[in-house]
Amino acid sequence: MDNMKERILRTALRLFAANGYEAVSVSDIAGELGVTKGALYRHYRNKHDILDSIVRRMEQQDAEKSNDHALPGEALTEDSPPDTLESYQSVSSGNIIAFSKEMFRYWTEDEYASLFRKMLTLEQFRSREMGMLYQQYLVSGPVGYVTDLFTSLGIPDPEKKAAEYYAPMFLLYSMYDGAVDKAAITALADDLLDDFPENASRQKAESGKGQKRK
Amino acid sequence: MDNMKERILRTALRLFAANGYEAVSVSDIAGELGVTKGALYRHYRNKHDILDSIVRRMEQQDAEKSNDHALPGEALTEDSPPDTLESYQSVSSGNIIAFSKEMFRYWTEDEYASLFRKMLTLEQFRSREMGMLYQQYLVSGPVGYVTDLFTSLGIPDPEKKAAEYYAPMFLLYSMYDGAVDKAAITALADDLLDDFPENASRQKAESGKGQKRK
DNA sequence: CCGGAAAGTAAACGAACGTTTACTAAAGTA
DNA sequence: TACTTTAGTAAACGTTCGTTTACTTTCCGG
Repeated sequence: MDNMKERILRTALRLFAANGYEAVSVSDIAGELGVTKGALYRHYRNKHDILDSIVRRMEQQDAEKSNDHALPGEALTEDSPPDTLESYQSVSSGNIIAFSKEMFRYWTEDEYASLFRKMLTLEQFRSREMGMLYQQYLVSGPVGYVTDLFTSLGIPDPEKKAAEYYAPMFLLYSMYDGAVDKAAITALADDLLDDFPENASRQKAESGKGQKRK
Repeated sequence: MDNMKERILRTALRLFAANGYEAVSVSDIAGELGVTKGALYRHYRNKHDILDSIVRRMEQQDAEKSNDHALPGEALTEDSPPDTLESYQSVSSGNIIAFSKEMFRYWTEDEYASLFRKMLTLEQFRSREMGMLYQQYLVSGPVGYVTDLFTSLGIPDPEKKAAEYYAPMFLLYSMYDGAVDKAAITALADDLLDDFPENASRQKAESGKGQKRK
C-alpha cells in the first residue's frame, strides 16, 4: 500500500545507521530512492519526523515481540502483578538461554533491529532521548531484566551475575559488526550462553574457596 | 607554548565525542574557544586534519602507555619475538587483574581516552579507518590480547574465556557513560574482575596448571 | 469520463557549511 | 629601530543544507 513512506523510512534508517543522523542529508535519502527531495515532504513533515517515525516503529515492533514472549502474569496487564518465583521458573532454566539466543539473533540478523541498534549507538550521546533509548534497549534495560529474573530466583549477587550473563552478548554485538565471519560470532554467542549455567553452578554446590556470601 | 593548537584539539575532541564529526562545524569549535573560525586554519590545514591529529595523539599516548606496561620481550621490538610462557606469568596471576582495572579506569576516567572512546563509538561505521580503530582499541584488540595471554597459559577454550573475561569491562563502559553514580560502576568493574579467576577455576579441577593463587 | 485529491518535480529560499582571501596587530629577530 | 613572521579578524567564496512554493502528473471514485 503506502509503499513510498515505508521505503523512505527504511532507506533513512539504513543511512542513519551507517553515518549518523546529522551526516545524512534529505537529498541523500531522496537520491537513494531515485526521487527528488521535495517528494519526501509529501510523507514526512521534516527530517526529524523521519527519525521519530523510525523510533516509533521500533517501539511498536518491540511491543509486539514482547507480547509474544510475555511471561505468565505480565502478558496483558501494564502494572505487573507480584510474580511468583514459579512463574519465572519456566523461562529460567533452559528458557532464558533460548530467549537470549533469540534476542542475539534479533539484534544482529533482523534487518530493522540491527540497523536500529547501530543508529542508537551513533546517536546515544547526541540527545538525552537517544541516550535513554540506547540504555533501555541495549544496556541497562537488558541488564535490569536479567537482574530482576535472578533476584526472583534467589540467586545471590543478582546484579553481578546479570552483568556477567549479559556482557558477552553485548560485546559480541560489536564483534559481530566488525567481523567477516558473522556465523562464527553467532556460534560463539550460543556457546557462551550455554556455558553460563555451568560456570554459575560451581558456587552453588561447592564451597571450596572463599566466595562472596549472601 | 603552542597553546591554541592544543586547545583546538581538545575542544574538537570534546565536541566530536558528543555529537560526531560531521555534526560539529568548524564554527562550533571556534565559537567554544572564543575565536573566529579563520583562526583555526592557522593551526590546521582543514577540519579533517584536526581529526587526524586527534587520532595521532591517541596513538602516541597509547604507545607511551604500552611501553610503560610492556611485558618482557616486547618492550622495544616491533616484531614480537617468541614469548616464553614464563614471560607472561608475571602479568598473569594477579597482574592481569590489576592491569585490567587500570585499563578500565583509563578508558573511563582519563579525559582524553574517555572522549576518544566515545568519538570512536560514534564514528565506527562512518569510515573503514574508524571502524578498524574502534575494533583495535575497544573490541577485537583487547579480546585478542587476552586470548593470546590465555593461550600461552594453556587455558582451555582461550577465545571463549577471553570473551568472558573482557565482556564485563566492555559492557560497563556503556553503563558508566549512562550512569549517574559512576563510582558504583567502577566498583562493580573491580568486583567482576576479581570474581573471574574464581568463576574460571571450576574447570581447572582436572588441569594441574595452577595459575591463580593470591 | 471527469474532477479533485495525492504524488512528484523543479526551482528557489535563507541559513549554514568548509575554506580562502585581504588585512591588522602583535611578537621576534637582525 | 626596521623587517619578517605569526596569530587572529572580518568578509566573502561557492556549495550544500532543510524547507517551501508553484506547477505538473498520476490515480481513482462519482
